[in-house]
Amino acid sequence: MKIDPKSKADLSAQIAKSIRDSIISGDMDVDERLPSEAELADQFDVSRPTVREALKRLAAQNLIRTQRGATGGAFVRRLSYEDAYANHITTSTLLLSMNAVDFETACEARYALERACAPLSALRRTPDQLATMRAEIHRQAQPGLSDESFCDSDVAFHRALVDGAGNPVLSYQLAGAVEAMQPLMNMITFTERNREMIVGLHARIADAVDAQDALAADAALAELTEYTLSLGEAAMNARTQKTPSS
Amino acid sequence: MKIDPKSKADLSAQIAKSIRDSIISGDMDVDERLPSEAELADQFDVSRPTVREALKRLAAQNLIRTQRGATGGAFVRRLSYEDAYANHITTSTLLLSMNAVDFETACEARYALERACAPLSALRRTPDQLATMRAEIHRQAQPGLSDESFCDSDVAFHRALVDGAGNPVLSYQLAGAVEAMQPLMNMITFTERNREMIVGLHARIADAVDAQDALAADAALAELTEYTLSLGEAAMNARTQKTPSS
DNA sequence: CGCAGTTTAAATGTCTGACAATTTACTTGC
DNA sequence: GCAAGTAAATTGTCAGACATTTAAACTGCG
Repeated sequence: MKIDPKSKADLSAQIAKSIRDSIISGDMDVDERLPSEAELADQFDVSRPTVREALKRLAAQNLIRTQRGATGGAFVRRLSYEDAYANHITTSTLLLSMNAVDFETACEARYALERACAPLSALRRTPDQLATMRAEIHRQAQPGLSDESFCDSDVAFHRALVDGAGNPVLSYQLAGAVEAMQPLMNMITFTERNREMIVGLHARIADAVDAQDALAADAALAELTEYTLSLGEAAMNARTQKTPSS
Repeated sequence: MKIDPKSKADLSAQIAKSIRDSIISGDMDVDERLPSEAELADQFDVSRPTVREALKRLAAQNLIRTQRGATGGAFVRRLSYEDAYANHITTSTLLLSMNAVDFETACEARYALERACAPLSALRRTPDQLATMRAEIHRQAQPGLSDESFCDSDVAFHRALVDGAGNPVLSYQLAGAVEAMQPLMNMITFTERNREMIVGLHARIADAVDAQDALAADAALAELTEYTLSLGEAAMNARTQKTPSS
């Protein structure tokens, strides 16, 4: 474990970076125990609270886990797919909301990525995933469903489609794109006619994937992209007309 | 700002979660100042070091920035694209390295996503991005280039291709897929013949994008995918033959 | 009155020392 | 030999203090 040169940055940030580099570079293996807080404080020549702040930074990034007791300490943590999903979704959502990304850009990105999955999904989807897609379509067709529930179901449908590719790395990458779009989608009010249209396209996608017809799946997804974009445009127009002064 | 119920979890984790929720939900705007550490300590009824640990957790996620001095404090931070890129790349890299993701899976995911960008890139690429692609191709063709430099250039080429889509959200999503692959790519030793082949395909991609021919770009990318997969397979076979006992 | 320099106050950054809580390992008594 | 109790190691938390940084307030001089 290296020591820090004199620098202007926070000591806890420097120490966190030093340890993080050790983990990322592979110097430390999964489940390996870090030195105790007291030992780290000695090594880096800082106080224990400073070391603790550094460790909390790493814990926030899911890089370590801590355990109390005699054999306790901080351990290098295996980054699970679930943690990575959650990380990615949080980051993506914040990125979209904090940078005023317009609906069109986010929507285009989402569907472009989804269309990358569709051919693979058509090849490999399991019966389970098909069943999930069908179930969500059925849920979406129910009258009286709130806009939010409709969007929830929409996300679940598309997640199943993406998972159908049977590639966890792809699922991880797509999770951010699909889920982060939800707040934007929630801002749209869906009419009866809109939902009918979307459910119909979802059914076409499910049918195509069921039939392992990649081209048909892609075509349906392309239509869904166009339709969603037009809905977003309409919603944005309505919004700007309602509040012209703001 | 809400208080925490009695719970078994770390206080600093609870406080971090409470503040994080306030930020994510939109209760707090960008650049809004959080209460001072002393005030937070009062509000949550904990000590200042505990509050500080919570704030360091948030700082590690780029959710806040701190500033010293009279008008200092912790401020809600706008998550920039750069921060999000860095976040995503780190997470993706760790996910791949810590979960023994095989070359095939990562490679498939990467090229599937890239092919999603190619049509858009063919439409919108700027002269600048074309120039970058050409420059990297030229660099890759130079003899005596180390494998690592070759991979660096490969990443730069593909970044330019992805950026050509002119969709920052797409670029952000792809950054993780492309850059996280690099450590895996670095494990491959490229022969002269391999490089020739890859450079040729890169040139075909650049030509297609230059001519705004989406189909040709997709075809070239598909070939590159196949070729890269075959190289990876060969490398893996060689590796297992060299170390049969481990 | 205005400007420059100084002072002051507020805030984060860091340290010291201590105690609490938790978990394992050891020891002791039967 | 086993079980219960005890000790030790480690993280979690607290209190108080001082250092450092920054901007605003103040003061004195021209």
